[in-house]
Amino acid sequence: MNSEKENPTRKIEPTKSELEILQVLWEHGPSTVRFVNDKLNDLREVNYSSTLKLMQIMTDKQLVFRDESSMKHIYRVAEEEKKTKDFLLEKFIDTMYNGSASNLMMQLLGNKKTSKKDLEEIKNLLKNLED
Amino acid sequence: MNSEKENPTRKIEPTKSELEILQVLWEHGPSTVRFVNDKLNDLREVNYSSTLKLMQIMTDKQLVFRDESSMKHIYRVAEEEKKTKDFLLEKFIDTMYNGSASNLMMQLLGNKKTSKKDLEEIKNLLKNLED
DNA sequence: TCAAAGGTAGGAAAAATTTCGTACGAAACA
DNA sequence: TGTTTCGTACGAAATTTTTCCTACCTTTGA
Repeated sequence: MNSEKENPTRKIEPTKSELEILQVLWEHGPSTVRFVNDKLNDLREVNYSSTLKLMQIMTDKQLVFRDESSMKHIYRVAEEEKKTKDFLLEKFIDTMYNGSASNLMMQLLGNKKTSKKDLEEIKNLLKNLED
Repeated sequence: MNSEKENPTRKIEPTKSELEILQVLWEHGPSTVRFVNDKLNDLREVNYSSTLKLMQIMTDKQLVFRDESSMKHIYRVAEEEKKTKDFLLEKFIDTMYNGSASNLMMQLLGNKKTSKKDLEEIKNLLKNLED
């Protein structure tokens, strides 16, 4: 079964490994498999062909586009970072906070790991928003 | 390999299906498999024995505890809701926002889907926090 | 020129997750 | 009592995700 083909309009959610790759592309812009694989290997050991395969799968899913004009294919993300992150954040909030962003905030404010500095920045953000 | 046994102290991250089950238990408190399965079936079709199996796996992983004193086993979450959600939120922020809660906030504020009502509530939260 | 290095393609294995069939015991009740 | 209903246990199949082996092509440089 190929649910991509069946419903070509729906958002495709990246898997965890795919997200890792997207993050490299977000941070560094269009890249070769070799480059992405090197970045991944800064964190953990991955075989080059594993990364290649994954990026080919992502091309099939249209999570990324591929420039094949030279031998070293250049991959770039299909959706801009913000759009994809909006989508994933929305999904996260739906799942975890019943769709309510302020619920998430409450969680955040009650979380010791959220630093004072973060809180200050958040307050400033809101202050600026009011102007 | 059994990474649970190898590092018994690390947090175990629930899979997506496991999270669905945790959510039922969070909302309704300690429950039988039958009850959880009924709730899941409000959303999508799941076979009773699938839910049972998953909850047994979760018991192994110690995501839930099981009261076996009666024939109908009662399952309850092993960690309180807040603690697990803090953990998952932190992981999400690390992955998506480079560990910065204010980055997440900026994303939230720039997101059309975040309602005016949400924003108001967030502002109030912060105002109360300052007192 | 030819060997080495580095690239893509693709199948298939491995691992993780999800689903379900089946066996079987306890409880309910006609 | 016996049969139907409802429970758990558990293996295994199905699916999804991840990893890597291998084949083969192109480029590089000794």
